[in-house]
Amino acid sequence: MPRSKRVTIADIARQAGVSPGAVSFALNGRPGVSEETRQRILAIADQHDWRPSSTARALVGAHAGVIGFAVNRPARTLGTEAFFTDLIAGVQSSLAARRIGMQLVVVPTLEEELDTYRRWRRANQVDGVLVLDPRVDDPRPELLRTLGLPSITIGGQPSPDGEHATLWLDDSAAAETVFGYLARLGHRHIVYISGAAAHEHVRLRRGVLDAMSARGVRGEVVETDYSPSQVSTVMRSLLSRAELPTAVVFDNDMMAIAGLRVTQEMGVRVPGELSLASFDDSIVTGLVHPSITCLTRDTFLLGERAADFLLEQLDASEVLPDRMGPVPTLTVRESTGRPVS
Amino acid sequence: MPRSKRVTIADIARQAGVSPGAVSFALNGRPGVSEETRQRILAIADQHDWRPSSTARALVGAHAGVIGFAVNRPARTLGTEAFFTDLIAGVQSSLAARRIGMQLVVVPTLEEELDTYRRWRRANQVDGVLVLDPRVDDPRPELLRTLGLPSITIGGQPSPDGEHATLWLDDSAAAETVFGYLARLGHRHIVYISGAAAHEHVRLRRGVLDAMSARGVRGEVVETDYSPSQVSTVMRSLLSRAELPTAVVFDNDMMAIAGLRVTQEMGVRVPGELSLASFDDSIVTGLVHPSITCLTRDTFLLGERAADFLLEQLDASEVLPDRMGPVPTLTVRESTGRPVS
DNA sequence: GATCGCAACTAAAACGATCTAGTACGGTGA
DNA sequence: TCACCGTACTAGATCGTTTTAGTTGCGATC
Repeated sequence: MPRSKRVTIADIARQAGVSPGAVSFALNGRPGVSEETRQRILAIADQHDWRPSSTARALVGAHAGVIGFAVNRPARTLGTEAFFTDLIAGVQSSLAARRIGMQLVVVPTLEEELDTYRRWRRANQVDGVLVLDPRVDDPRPELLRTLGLPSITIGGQPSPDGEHATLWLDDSAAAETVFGYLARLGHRHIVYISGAAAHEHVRLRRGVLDAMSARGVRGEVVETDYSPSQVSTVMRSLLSRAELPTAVVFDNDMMAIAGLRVTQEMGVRVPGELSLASFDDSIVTGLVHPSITCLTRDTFLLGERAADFLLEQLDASEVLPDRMGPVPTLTVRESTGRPVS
Repeated sequence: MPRSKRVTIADIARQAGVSPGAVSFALNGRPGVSEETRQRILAIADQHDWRPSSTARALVGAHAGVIGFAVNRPARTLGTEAFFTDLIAGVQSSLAARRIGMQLVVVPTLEEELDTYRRWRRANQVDGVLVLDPRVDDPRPELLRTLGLPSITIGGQPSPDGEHATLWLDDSAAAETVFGYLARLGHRHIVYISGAAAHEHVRLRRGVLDAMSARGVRGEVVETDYSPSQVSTVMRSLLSRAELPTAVVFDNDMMAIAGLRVTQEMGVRVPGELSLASFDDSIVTGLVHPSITCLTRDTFLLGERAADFLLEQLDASEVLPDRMGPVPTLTVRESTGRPVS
């Protein structure tokens, strides 16, 4: 059995005629080596294609070279959301350039998520974490602060105290974009078929729709559990009324497509008799017939920004100020038009 | 500044009145401690909620407690594929129970993927890897073998030499299911709108369709690059012919939906004049109108099986024999019916 | 000419596990 | 009585870094 041919810092040091410590200094750009020596060391390291073992690094409490992402969503339904994959892909695109890894776990409960953070911290497995789906009275930022684990919260509103860095989304402006567009088209009776009101963005959107009564728009909200089947039921009863609304807005693309199907089954012309729109876009909304007007978010970009934000936070000593995520734009397609008067 | 209150193996050892080595033995279920002592040690460890640092473990070359997943697909388009998220979710569901982590990276090229494996091996960052999208003359199994990094290949055909464990998919049987179903309905002219022929499954499906000429079915293949726009073009010219085929099969759900849109634009009734089917399912195929008949694969289950397979491979000394992935089933919906004669 | 400061290093202790090579001890067989 | 064996441990090396606490040599300062 041949001797291990693994190259270590000691090999580099030996060849450069210095101690391992000097190599470490040279590599991490800290004082203690002359510029000349530094260059020599780096050249030799490069020549041997040597990179410090991130495991060993992590052990001594330096950088692990890995960020953590614990997603607390039901594993079975994760796949239906393009949001998630887009986000991951964006995060990756930003991390890849800097050769930083990402540890991903799907956790069933909030308690497990907190546990995961504790474990990561203990073993120094990750340098920082991304936190998804902020909630009211969220225990996570608090825990992460006491653990001393840098984090970026994605979504929600700016953190009130500025005590945890947040990449927030301007949900009110987004809602204003959608409802305002319909109002300007001339719609005066808009139904918003929403998901669970427990979500902050649902409440914000409601607020915006309510406020439009000042512009003479009658807003109506129907709450669902996001499931296509419930959307169908709601939609069916809605279209059975004597007087139809002129526009329906859905919380996401799947809901919109489920809604569109009901209009086709019941023979309601879109956009002739009814306009449809969605707060979430995906590739499929442009492929159905008629294609659906959607608020388009660049989730990939959101992921990139979040990763960049976290990486900056890692070598900052203070909690960085909040940032705003990419602003969504309205993609107008075939499903919306002027109401017939 | 208070002393670090991190619990280590030494603390546990001290309290149990034994050496750290004994604790390690007890924990890893190896001989060298009496059953009585083992229980005492485990109880104390449990009481302190102590778990060995996976970083330290990884450094000495024992288990890292993490598996690796390097995905070589364009990051920007990753999100459009529910396949990927479903797979991840399935893998996670299997790993979570055993408290094993997963490191996920998206790599732009094959060369970078190979590099990633080398890096992981060097730092002992992962215990094994999952390999996606097998290709002809695939250099990856070879590299992984020389690196001594256990791996499971997901998809493709059984490995000819049995030298790398593969969770293969029976693509021929799948194709037989779809084309056979249409043939039994009475279809005698089927067009298969496929993705790139470079993919093995595309070739297999073609083969199955060709073989159906023995049953009096005329098969026709049109190759595309998977893009909805190209599918539209192809579909439009197809439906402009004097004599239409009676059934069209697509490689995936998005292509099928793009195709469906063309039928609606051109006023071709589905399934009255034309039946449509897809080799890939997703939530949306059941929501459009008409809903689309699809081959449904349990990708979540595939992920679970792959993870289980890998975990078994980790503590096997030999390369395990190949296994077959979950068999897809046909979900018949509204888009297929008997051809009008 | 002693002292100081500084740059450029080195030596060795961490980090927290695993694992090999021992050791202590009680029992056994001749 | 003594060699021998097995069980149940312990001591200490090891993994590959980072980092702290020196050490050395040299020019400047008073």
